[in-house]
Amino acid sequence: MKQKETVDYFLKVVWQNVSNTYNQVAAGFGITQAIGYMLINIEAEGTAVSALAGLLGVKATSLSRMLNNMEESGLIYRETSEGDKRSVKVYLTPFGIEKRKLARDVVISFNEYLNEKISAKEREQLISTLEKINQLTLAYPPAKK
Amino acid sequence: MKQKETVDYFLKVVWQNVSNTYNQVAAGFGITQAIGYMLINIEAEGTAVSALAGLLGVKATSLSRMLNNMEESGLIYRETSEGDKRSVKVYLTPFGIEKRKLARDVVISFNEYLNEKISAKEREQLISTLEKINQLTLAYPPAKK
DNA sequence: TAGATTTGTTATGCAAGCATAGTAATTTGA
DNA sequence: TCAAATTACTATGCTTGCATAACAAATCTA
Repeated sequence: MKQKETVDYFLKVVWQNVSNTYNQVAAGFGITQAIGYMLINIEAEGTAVSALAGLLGVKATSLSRMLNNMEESGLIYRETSEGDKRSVKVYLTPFGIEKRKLARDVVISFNEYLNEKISAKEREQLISTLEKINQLTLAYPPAKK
Repeated sequence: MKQKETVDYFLKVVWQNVSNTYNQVAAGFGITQAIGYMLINIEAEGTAVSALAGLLGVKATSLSRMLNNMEESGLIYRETSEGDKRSVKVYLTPFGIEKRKLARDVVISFNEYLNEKISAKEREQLISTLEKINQLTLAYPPAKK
């Protein structure tokens, strides 16, 4: 099995390149790829840290430091949830809302660019296969009978 | 355009999960996902740092520190190239060869597992689309007319 | 062929993943 | 009902991407 035939290798390289591209574009307005995704996932009514982790496909412990930085740079603020006092909700500031719009535009532009070159059918097939691989990966290694 | 319809989002989440899985398995024999890929790409006759960067889809400057660590832990050694004295070739130690075998086995097992669940046709289609997206990403943003 | 540019590498600081550990709030269950 | 377990989060150290800067070797060019 050659590396150029393995699925994992392509996922690694392609995501690395997409991530770099997003970082380069987002650097133009002072954020990163990861902060862009974070902003996009924060709702007006506030989003819990744990929910953000789920949406971003990341461990919750990865977020604290980034949220601290985003709070310092005035993109967000945090408030303890009403119902459950362990839970913290993240809200966008007006400045954060502004940057979120820019981040969304980057994602939309890039995907529209891809959509011009790749048929809807091919894209749907891609996403469906990626979803399948994601499920399989989460179930790996398979229960040893 | 919802996040669940964008290609970038799936690439991010799926690669993140595959990477985590590899890290967890590789931790069992004391290496990481990134070191595993590095080992797999080092040939017996030595591989230049710049060549490694190309094979891994990573900037060459990302490798120095990791190679230092790998040298310290006895996986590799480095030698200045014969022809071009700027170039440094990386070689596996016997210990590195041993770990490379384990890393290769991890990659092979995981891909075989995927191949059981995903048809050859679907996998080839996936890789072909990923290759296309990679090329498009590297060409993004498109030259402004 | 000397000077300028390019190429290959290293060092270093930042970003953002992970894991582990610790705290407080909530839920479970004997 | 109260002790134990679970859940939500934060802090921190490690890893490995990136970018920038520095330097030597190689190549180009006037």
